Amino acid sequence: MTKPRVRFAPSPTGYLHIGGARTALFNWLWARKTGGTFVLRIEDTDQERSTEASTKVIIDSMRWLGLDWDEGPEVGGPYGPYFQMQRLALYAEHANRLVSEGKAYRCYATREEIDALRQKLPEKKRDGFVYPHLWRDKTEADWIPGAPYVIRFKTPLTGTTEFVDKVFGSIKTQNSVIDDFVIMRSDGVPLYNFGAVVDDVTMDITLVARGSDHIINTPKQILLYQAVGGAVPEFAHLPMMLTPDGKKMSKRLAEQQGIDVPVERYREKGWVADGLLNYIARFGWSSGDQEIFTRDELIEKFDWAHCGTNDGRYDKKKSLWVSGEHLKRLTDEDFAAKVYPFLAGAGVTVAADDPRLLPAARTVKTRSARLIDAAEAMAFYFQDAITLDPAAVEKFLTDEARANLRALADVLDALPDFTEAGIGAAIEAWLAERGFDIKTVAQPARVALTGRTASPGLYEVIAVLGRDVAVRRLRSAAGA
RNA sequence: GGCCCCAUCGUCUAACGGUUAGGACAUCGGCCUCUCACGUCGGUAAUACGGGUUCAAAUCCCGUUGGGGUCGCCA
Repeated sequence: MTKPRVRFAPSPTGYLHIGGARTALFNWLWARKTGGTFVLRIEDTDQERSTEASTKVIIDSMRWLGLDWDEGPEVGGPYGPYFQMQRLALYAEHANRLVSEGKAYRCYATREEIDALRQKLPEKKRDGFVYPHLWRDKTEADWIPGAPYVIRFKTPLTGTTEFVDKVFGSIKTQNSVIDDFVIMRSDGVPLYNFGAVVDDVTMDITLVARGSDHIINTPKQILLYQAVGGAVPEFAHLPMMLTPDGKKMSKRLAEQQGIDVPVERYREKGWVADGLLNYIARFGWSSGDQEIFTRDELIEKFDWAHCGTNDGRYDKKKSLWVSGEHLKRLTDEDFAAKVYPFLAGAGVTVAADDPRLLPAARTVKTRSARLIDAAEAMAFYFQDAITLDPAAVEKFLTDEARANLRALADVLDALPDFTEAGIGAAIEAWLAERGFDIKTVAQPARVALTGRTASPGLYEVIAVLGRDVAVRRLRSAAGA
């Protein structure tokens, strides 16, 4: 049995869409699981919108996600080039052959001409407008020398096209509802359906997995595979990822609901790639009751049989939970290294070899959903002068509390064993001696040390801060 | 509107004719506790509706309703 060859074929018109990342992931998982080949192909035939910058963004996002490709941009491969605009001659060759074989034809009708026909229709029927077979039955003798033309596919008028989708099962379409769609523009650049088919055939793609919004294109493409004379690959369509209110995930609509669409946003906000992959993998796929998967587990357990058919809505809270679960599973060292780059964004300058980095990071690891949250939560450790939350000051830094903080500062100042355990023991002894409950000083001290009312445990905060800073902050708050 | 697809807790889902319809997020309550988290224990919560088929239907069939996708010289 031959190894699968799958592909992810984004068009470089912006960024890597979160839904596109899911498509890429499933293809990649299948390739990695089966020992097959994952091809990255850039479909840049929309010259209006395609940019090199976008190609770079997409490639960067793919690399960040760790979805490495075996063939494609930057790595090359035996089926290259992997940019469609570099394969124009190939498409022309196939298109011309289709024309000479009578499977496609030149259409000299102009856009204006066709649009005029559409406008003649009653308003409510315009949506259903299909190209009338203006040039379908003309011959070479009718061609207009020198005039621009497009090439249309001569779709069979009768019969049905059926395919068995690996996740949706059998899907049938009457050929009569498919119009004679354009496969080549007048400037010789192929359109999506044709370019994809020619490439899939010439790149020996065996399985096409993509969003279910492409189910509608599949019959057209099957007709094209057959016309071109290539093997029809298998298809696996994936249900759509929708916004929380169930709409197509456009950037604008999603962002209104607090959902990020470009993958780069997730990187910027401190997701780890494995966490994002985990979350999007669970869209349309499941493995029993398991929710958290490592990358290797995803590869090991992924299959098409457990892909579902119903569209899913993005759940922000669950996504954050998944992200947090992945952070929790990082080693302290790895976590610290990953938070470090986010510290600058949280407004503090920290040396990469600052000894407080690891212990500080450790204290916020289980408290953060994303690295950006962790960085924000640990910034107080590194600030020269912290700003106390006014409301917290008002509530907790009473005259009595200030006096206690002063006394606490003295205790810490004189403490020989300045470790978390030593600090805890000393504070508790001091509390016992005075007959105080820790609750009488915990919040005031927390405000004094961190500026806020929520933070990691008091003793660990003091230990990480170090004697000098802790004592100084306590005294400063006491005197302020 | 035409065509295609889909339908289990609020959300993501398990179930592949026979289960007290399970799990997770969220939510509510308890425990833990110096705050916030983490952890832990427990609760509320679903088979859209109507017909069939069958001894037996969330599972199969039909219809209704609802939702999504798609109707470009975009991909």
